[in-house]
Amino acid sequence: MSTYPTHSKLDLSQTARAIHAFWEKNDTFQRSIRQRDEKQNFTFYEGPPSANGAPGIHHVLSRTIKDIFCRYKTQQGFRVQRKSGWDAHGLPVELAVEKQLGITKEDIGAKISVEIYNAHCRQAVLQYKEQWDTLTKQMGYWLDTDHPYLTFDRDYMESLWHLLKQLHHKGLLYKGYSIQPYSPAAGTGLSAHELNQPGCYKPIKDTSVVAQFRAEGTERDYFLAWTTTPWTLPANSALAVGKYIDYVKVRTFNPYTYQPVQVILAQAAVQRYFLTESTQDPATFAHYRAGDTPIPWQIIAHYQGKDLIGQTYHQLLPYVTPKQPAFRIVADDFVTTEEGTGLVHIAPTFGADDMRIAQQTGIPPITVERGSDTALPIVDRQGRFVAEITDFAGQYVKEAYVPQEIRQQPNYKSVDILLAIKLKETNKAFQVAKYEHSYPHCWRTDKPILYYPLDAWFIKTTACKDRLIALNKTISWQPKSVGAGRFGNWLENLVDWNLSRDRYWGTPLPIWRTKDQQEEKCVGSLAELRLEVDQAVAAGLMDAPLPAEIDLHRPYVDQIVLVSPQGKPMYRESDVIDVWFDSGAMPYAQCHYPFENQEMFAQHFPADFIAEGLDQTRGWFFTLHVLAVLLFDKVAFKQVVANGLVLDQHGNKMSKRLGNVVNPFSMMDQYGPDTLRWYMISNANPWDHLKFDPHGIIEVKRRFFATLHNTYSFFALYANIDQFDRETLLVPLTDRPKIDQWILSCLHSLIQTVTETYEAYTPTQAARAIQDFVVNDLSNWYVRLNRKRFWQSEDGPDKLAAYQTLYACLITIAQLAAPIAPFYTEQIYQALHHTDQQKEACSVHLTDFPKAESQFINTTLEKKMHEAQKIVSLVHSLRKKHQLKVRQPLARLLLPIVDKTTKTHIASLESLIKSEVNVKDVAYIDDTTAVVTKKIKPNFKVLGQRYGARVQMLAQIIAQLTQADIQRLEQAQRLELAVVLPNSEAAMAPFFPGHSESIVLTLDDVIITSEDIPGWVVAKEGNTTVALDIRLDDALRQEGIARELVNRLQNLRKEQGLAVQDKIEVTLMPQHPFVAAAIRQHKAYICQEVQATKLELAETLQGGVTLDLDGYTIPASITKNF
RNA sequence: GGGCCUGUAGCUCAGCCGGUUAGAGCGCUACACUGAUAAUGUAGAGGUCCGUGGUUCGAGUCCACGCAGGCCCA
Repeated sequence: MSTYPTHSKLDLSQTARAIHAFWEKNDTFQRSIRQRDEKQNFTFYEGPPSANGAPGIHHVLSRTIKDIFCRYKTQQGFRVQRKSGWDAHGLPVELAVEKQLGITKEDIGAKISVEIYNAHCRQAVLQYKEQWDTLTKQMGYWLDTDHPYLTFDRDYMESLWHLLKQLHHKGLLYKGYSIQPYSPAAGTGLSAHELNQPGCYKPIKDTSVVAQFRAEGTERDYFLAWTTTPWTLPANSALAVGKYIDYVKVRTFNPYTYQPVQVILAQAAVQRYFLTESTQDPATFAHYRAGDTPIPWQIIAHYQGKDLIGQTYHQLLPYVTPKQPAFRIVADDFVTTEEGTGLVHIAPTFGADDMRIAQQTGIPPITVERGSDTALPIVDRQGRFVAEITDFAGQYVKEAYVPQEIRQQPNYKSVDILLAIKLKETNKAFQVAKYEHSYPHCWRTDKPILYYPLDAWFIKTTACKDRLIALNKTISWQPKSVGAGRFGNWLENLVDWNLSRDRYWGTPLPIWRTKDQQEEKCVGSLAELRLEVDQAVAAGLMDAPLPAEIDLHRPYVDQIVLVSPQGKPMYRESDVIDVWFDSGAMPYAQCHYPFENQEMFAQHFPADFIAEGLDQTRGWFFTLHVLAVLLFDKVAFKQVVANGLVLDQHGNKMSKRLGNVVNPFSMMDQYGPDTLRWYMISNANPWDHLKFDPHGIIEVKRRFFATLHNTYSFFALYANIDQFDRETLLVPLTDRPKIDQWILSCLHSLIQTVTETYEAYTPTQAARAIQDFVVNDLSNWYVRLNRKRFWQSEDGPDKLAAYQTLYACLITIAQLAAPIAPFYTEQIYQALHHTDQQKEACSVHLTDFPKAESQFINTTLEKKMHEAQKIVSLVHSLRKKHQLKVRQPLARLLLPIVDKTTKTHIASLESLIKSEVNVKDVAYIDDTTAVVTKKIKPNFKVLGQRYGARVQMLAQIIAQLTQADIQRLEQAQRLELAVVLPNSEAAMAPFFPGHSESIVLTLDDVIITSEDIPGWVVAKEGNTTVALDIRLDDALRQEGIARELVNRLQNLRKEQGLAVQDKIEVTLMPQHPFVAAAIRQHKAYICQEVQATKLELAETLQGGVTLDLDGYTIPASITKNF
């Protein structure tokens, strides 16, 4: 016979440690996977974190979500493999190493060899792996951490090479250019990180120009666009507006040429360029003479940005003619009216946004040809205009690049100034001014940088834009708005993916080219590389074939020279690829596809489920999607859950600077991982931001876990005393008391709800439903009301039913809650379930998820009980109002019952109500009893639909019905109303033709409630009314005294430390005859309740204590009976 | 400037297909219970449902425009 272990104190940290040890010892995690059918896979992908930083509290949130659904699906019978992974390449690692070694990027390859540098990176990248693995274990995230995929493994990288070759083969991998910060003085590009160095941004005075772009088909309409880099104006090929920004056309005169012009700019920018009041007087324009100030102006037309889209204009500075149509108005979100004119000059070769917009709208850049290069910018790599810009050929575009001695010549003028003068003279400048702003400088040369097109390798995602969008629509996003909104919009505005990184610690691009760029090879595997090298050896370009062990990282691959089909040497393109490619390729590379495990890959692609933070929308979610669509024309994942940020308790972002970062380990130590998990999931939907407040964790512990624990402890206490055996034949459902049927119905309804909400990937709803059941239904109602059944001494079917019912509830709760709180549910499950023989096999996580059985579900009963609970609560409030303790029995409770079904419902729960509120009798007043005052209310839902606008009139009429009307309606089930409109309401007559109409009301059309019962104390909530007879007679008073006495004696027992089963002998010395009579009257009851074998009334009493019974004092003594 | 999210009690959150007295927990106040006891129960107080319009017989709920906060993008 098994006993049910009791844990006196709820220590969830300790529980977690013990359960964890149990899982380790019994290999429970692997067992949970192995026991499921190999063909019933549920595929989950773990997004690889970067282990060069410590894990934070937000990782607990995303990992809890992952764990919940993996565990849930396991319980549903699926085989859910979870391979961990590490994102091991990338800039953060490199920067950390630079810092650690005290070097800069320039030193790599100079002061320190690439080989040694990368060796440092390899070491640095996993420095927090231990912490991460500890977190994984402690929080109970079941993940295979023993066989992780590592993005720097050679096999992993070989898979990447294979994928890159596939893309290359499909023509989706190409060399182009991207706009990057570039230092002409140093001749090198700068990373965003380098631009973020302190002191890099400096205030600088530039010549700013508002240029006039003449609209095509007009003589004097001009678009105004502002720039602080006039040297980019010869490269202008478009103007951008904001779709929803308001624009105006202003009639005025050019301030330099005094010619009449009509200029178009944002309404919000008008006050920036027109300082005086506008004039409406046409004469002012007629009288204007060149040179007059102020210059008159007047708004003559209004537009919205979208009205302007597509209009064309004349090229401002026609040095170079583009091959495709250009000089058009386009729209983009990045346009603002905070500075400038609200129209933005677009030079695709000199701005990242400019280039993106040009690509999206099909506008060509202004470029020139030189030999094999067909698209060079109009500024060379030294920062000088090319020959085609005839007026300024060979001149530096930034004054700072010009040698000092030239700048100091008296007649020297910068290109910006010269350009401005030229524009002024040709009626193309509306305003020229000095403008001071903060501008990035090259940290080495201290000269301003240019945004300049530099070579880069791209994945042509735009080629598959439609498929990307179409397939995204087949993905189930939680929340939906991320998929349709954030992710969807991102796809709509797709640009090609810049894959190049001019760095060292990453997957090298496997592309070799000849010096003249004419021949190109993309290598897709190690074997292929060996073959190529062998050929290179044969051609005399390499000394030796590839060694058996080769690292595919730099610098080793850089040393490999291949031979082209034409016999020329080929060198590797020096870039490494974006780390996001690494992680986006994990479905393939984690199993070394296609070189190994092809079948396994087929079974585990695409993923059924992934989950990460919202910040991964444009990160991992995107790269996974892009690669799957481009390579396989499939989605990479079918279901995704995105979680929001974890903020501090005041809603601020957690940051080291603010010192409000929460340490996940100390949280788990303090409160236990289950509490933390339950709190994070139950408090708010995962995609809402979580305001992390430890008070909330404490509340969860107290409210949910402590209640569940108490309920279990209660069960265990008595089950052990009674030697309850869970294997005993079940008492048939119909033989169990109503209340058992009720809680079992609630339980199965709960199973249904929880299953549905897990299936819908809304764990918050699941957690809340479980908690609600445990706290309200199970603990606060079922256990409280049924305590007596457990401690009653004789065994029998009723007691057995109580045990079996509570047992079923507890064990099912353990299973339902197991995905969210894996440790405590395991403890409770094992405590309930274990048999010594098969203990090692016993785990809640190895069980099948409970199934809701319809034979248990009785929604009518659930409603009834709810009604009974309402009645009880109302009676309590009445007792309270009239200061009548629950211990004092009352004679009668009166329930006005409007319809018969309600009456039968309540009647079936009558005894329950009686004992709960301590009344002797429940009486019902039905509609024939005239003592009840009733209230009638329209049922708007029914009447509103039928009568529409007339419902308000009807409501007035209904409100005026008399008690007699109501009674007639109740008896006849219908009531005919003759609706007559007073004359003053004649305006409403069309609704009531003939001013009179007959309307028939049925019981469904109204809601009748009992308002009051004259002479009784009444309480009412919604449709429920109760009336209480609060008169007391001597019999009731005596019974009340008996109950009070029991209560005091119980306290005495407890004070004296007696155990539940101990028997006692009681001696009392009641001084008041009424009390003595009460005791004699209820002696048997008292003895039974306090487990007394003997109760004596004595004349005198030695020692003992004095009991106080609401004014009566009774000397008493109890002794334990051995 | 754009996309998305959020806005309901002091705090954290529910609130379905629109139905006329807007709910829970915590906290607060008072009381009860005392064989679940470092637990538990009941009651009370506490609301401009962010604002303004609109649709509707009827709006916390639907629509529009704003406001505030957040995230992402620029």
